[in-house]
Amino acid sequence: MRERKKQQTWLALHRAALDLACAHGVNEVTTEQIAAAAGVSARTFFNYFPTKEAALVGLRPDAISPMAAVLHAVPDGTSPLEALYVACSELLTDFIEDPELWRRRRELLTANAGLLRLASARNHNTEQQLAVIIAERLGCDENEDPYPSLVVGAAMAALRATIRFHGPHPETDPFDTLREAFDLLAAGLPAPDRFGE
Amino acid sequence: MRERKKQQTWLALHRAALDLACAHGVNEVTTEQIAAAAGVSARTFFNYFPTKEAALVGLRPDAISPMAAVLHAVPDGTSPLEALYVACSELLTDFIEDPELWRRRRELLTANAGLLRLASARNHNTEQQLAVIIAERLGCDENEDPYPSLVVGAAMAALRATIRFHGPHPETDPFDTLREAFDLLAAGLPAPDRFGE
DNA sequence: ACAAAAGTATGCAGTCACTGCAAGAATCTC
DNA sequence: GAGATTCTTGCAGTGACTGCATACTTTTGT
Repeated sequence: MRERKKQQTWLALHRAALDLACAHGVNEVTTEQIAAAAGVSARTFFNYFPTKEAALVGLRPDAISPMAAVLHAVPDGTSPLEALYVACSELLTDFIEDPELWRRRRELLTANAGLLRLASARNHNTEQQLAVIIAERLGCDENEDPYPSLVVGAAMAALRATIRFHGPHPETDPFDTLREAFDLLAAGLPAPDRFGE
Repeated sequence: MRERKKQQTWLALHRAALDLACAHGVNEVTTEQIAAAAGVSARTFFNYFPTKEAALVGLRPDAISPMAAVLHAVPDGTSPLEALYVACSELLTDFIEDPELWRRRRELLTANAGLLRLASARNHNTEQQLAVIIAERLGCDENEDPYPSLVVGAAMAALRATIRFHGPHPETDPFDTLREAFDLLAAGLPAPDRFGE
């Protein structure tokens, strides 16, 4: 019951931050305005987000990546690359569910250097989490064996490339693009002619 | 004459920031203290660095990645992956030349989340630069074609995995590890058994 | 149903990063 | 050495963020 109220105000703050930042620019909006737009006090804002940027990016305090959760659920026999494909698909599902939210997020990110920092830090964080899980699946240590970091990094690169490609090409199916990218990773990279529209 | 004085105070501020941060912790040192230790006024500090973190990292305003410069110099016929291998090797050369410096940097980075942000932002930045160059070499647009982002992201993943692996294994040759990782990228990823010591 | 307990929201006061402005000091040009 | 240029500095202000104390709301035990 309490949980639901918290989720509600969390989302309200996040959306308010996004709205105001899109309308007037990131540096032109204050935490007080965000709090007021969400219907809470200025002090409460900082009970939900440690920083203004965090509210804009939508960073949750616990910050367990949904991709990590999905990756955990993939059956054991699956190959690392295929398992990561499933995890990436999960994020893509989120992506096509509310493209407007993502479009605004991306708009803000490209316009503001500080936010870009935060976002890439978050990517780095989930990458670490995924590497740990992949290492577990393979029964090795992610510090002892470079393979988990490598395959996760490559998979995330595929995901980033897909999302980036989907921006100027909204008519394409992002799952197809992602599949193509993963096929390329599986087959070997130096064949650029097989790729693109 | 003026140039030399500027370089001098720049370095003085950077060293003072580093010293104080190492001694008392990043959040326990103020910009005023840094400025005082460097022998300039508090206001002057912000004439040299836009932010406290920038002074700690020693970020110069222009910040063109050395990897991008190396990548530019690689002859045209080389495949994207091979060209990126050369660029990554360049950074590895830096790495084995002064491992102590890198160790300290890494120490500060892992201890402080804010600095980690800045560092990963810089990584993201060079990744973008490299993607642009690769796109130029292939004669395509890095926004229209996902391949450049993909191959650059995979290459950077290989580099990160290599550096990460070299931490607990200083006796190994990082160039060998990097070569193995790139071979894996070229041949296709889902063969983890070929990898490791 | 009521009171205690636990969790949450808010206001207040303060620190510090960071900025624009305008005046003073150093450096360069002629 | 006078004047233009550039750098430094102090001042005053905004806004992010924190700790603390207080009031409110939801949950729990009886």
